Amino acid sequence: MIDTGAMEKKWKEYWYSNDIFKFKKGKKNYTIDTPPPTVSGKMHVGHAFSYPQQDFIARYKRMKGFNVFYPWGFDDNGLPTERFVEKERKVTIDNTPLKEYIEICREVSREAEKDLYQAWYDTGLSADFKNYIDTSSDFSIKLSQELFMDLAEKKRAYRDEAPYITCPTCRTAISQIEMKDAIINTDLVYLNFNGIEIATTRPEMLGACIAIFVNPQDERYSSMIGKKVEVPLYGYKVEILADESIDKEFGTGAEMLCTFGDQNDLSLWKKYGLKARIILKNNRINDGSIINNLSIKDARKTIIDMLKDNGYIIKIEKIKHSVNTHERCGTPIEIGISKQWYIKDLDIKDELIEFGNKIEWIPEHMKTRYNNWVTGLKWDWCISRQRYFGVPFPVWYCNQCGEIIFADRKDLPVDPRIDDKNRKCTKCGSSDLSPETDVMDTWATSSLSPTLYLSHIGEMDMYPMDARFQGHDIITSWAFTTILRSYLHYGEIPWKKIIISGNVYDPFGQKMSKSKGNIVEPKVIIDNYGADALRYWASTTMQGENIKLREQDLMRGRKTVIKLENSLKLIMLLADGKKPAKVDVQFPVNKWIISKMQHTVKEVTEYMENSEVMKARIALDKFFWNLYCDNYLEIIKSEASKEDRRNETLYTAFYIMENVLKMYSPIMPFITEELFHQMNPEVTSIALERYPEFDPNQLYGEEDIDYIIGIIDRVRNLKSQKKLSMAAPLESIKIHGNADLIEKYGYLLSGIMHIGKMEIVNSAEDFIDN
RNA sequence: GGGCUCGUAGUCUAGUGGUUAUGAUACCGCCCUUACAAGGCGGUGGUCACCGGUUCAAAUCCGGUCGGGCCCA
Repeated sequence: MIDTGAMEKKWKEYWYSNDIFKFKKGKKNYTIDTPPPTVSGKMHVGHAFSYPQQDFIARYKRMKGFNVFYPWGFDDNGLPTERFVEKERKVTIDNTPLKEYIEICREVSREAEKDLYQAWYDTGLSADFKNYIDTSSDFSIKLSQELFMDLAEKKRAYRDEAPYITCPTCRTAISQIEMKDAIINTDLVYLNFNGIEIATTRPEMLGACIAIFVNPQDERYSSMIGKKVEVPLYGYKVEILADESIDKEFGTGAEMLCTFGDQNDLSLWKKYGLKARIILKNNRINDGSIINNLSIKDARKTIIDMLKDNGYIIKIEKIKHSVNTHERCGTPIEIGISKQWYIKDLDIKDELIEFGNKIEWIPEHMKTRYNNWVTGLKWDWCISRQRYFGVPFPVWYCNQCGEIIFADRKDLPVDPRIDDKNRKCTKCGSSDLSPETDVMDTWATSSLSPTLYLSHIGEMDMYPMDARFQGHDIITSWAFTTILRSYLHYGEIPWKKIIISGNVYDPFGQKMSKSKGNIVEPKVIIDNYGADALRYWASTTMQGENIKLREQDLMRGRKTVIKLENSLKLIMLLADGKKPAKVDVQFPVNKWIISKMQHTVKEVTEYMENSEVMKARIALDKFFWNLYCDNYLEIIKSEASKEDRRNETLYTAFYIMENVLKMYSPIMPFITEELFHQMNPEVTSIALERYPEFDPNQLYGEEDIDYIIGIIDRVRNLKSQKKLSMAAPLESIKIHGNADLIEKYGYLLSGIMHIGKMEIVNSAEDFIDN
């Protein structure tokens, strides 16, 4: 049996060393916006599912005569890479100078990249792996900074004071994606707030209280709305306000709003345009009067004691409370406030929706998620992160006059944190400047992927690209930000089509996770079943649908590989290893299979054009297994020995085989390459061959042979019932049916079914006596 | 809480108004047949989640209920 591991290795190396997939621009180009995997991770089974799906289309388009630009890229910015470096090198920002830290991050990224592409390469992707981009290279930083400055010039990028989420334990800003809900035990403190009773889980934030909130429907407090009360201990006054979001049942129904106790405080603060009182900085509380630089825990104790001493506490209740925590360490998050860079997008929602409509979404309903996201946007996009490894802002601030100074475009890429070139304020001339220390959000760079890929090869005139492939989980991040940037920079859609892939679940429909222990490594699948089988499995679902990882689907792929190999072996055997010369096809059974194949070519092509790979493959499977192998090849075992039609029959068998291999090759590139080379040692690669074209001149009447196949099935049925082998000779048989047809094609029947004497009875009904 | 999506043999899945509901897998029976037993032939197995409506006709369209998944709050 075939050693798929060795076979696949041979072709991978062949494709790579012969630059089979190197892009050469032509008249008909097809450009793909490849999702760049993060260097900090490993390939997981979700990647092993989604990347082959885009490769099916890439390989198909290439065989349809397109010059396919299928670039490769790595995403190595930001927190994931920093964590990766911390783990691999035991280097943290606290024990390493910034310049060195960044260099180590880049170095570790580069090293990881060297091996990282291997997993993707092993799945048989036809991407140009030799020529890749990475988001932390000088090239990417330069481009990202240039386009940031473009936004600043267009007044789309601006700096403003705004809240951000921080983890007190990890002492870093985190994004919303990194948060997780948790139920914790906490104290609910009931306070007499000089005229109104409130309950709070954050008494230590008392000095940051800026308002009391009640529900407008709450009759207990309706007369108090608009009045002012004095904050205990602190003595200043705050107003009692009303909002629908306040839960009447929680505590006393009245809450204090602090900047910022939690996310609800934040949203109310925003909604009502309140002033902030910031007492929490760098995870310590300092209110300038009562609490002087204490940790949250100590501050809490101090305040509670003081409230008790002054008789403000009514009672303390133990409750279970839902809070947002940092998923990594489980610490409840805090909200701080600082200056951040934003990209203004709230005023162009209509245009963004219109752009979404100009793009073809596959599956279409995924566009709704994009629309909902855009419609529901409340804040501009915050692109600054208080991290270290990422694209720096090319920006300084003048300490004298406050002016924002941008780098010269010719100096890009630049890192203001390290760059020590003498600069002067463009407004007041002062040289007392402070660099921006934040870096950009990773999405601020990856949202530029079409530009990154195309400008990397100097072919921006191919913008917009043809297709973006990505997961549905990042529609609101990657897809959205890419469309936004494309609109802002070029007033153009980034791609004509966006093709969304689903998730992979375990055989029981459970999400794969370390804690459930149901994770399967792609490498294990490839080792056990082969990459072709893995890819076959990836084609067993409709685009955008989720898939379960089930052994039987991998097995089916493996069986197809073996079946392809064996079917070629058979026709090679029949042809004594020689490819038959081309002839005109005359005999009915040959015309029949060619005609059937033409229908299949038409059907498969239509599905592939529609990105419906699964339907294409099912149509192809049906043709290959049922018509070609089970019937045609069985019939020609005897036909091929008849001198007058031997060459024509074998020619037909080879012709069909080649076309079957070509149609399977986008899905199963390895076995098809192997077998196609066995048939045609002179070819470069099946991947560079032309996909079969539907030829209506090769459609012939199929009814006669279809009818005969029906009779064959009846004879098979009979043999099966009689517990005979299909090869067992039948001395004599009485067939009822269309006598003319059975007479005409009797030689096919007796050949395949080994029938000695045949008695034919004309009948409207088909049946067999014995 | 809002939005999207799914519910079809033991399992997975095709099927958007019209023969007997597709195929795979599992299971059972037979067959080592001049490629392939990881094969071939045959067979068992379904109130198309539930309720109601539209229609001559509903797995399919509409409304509701229940249950899963995802995204957003």
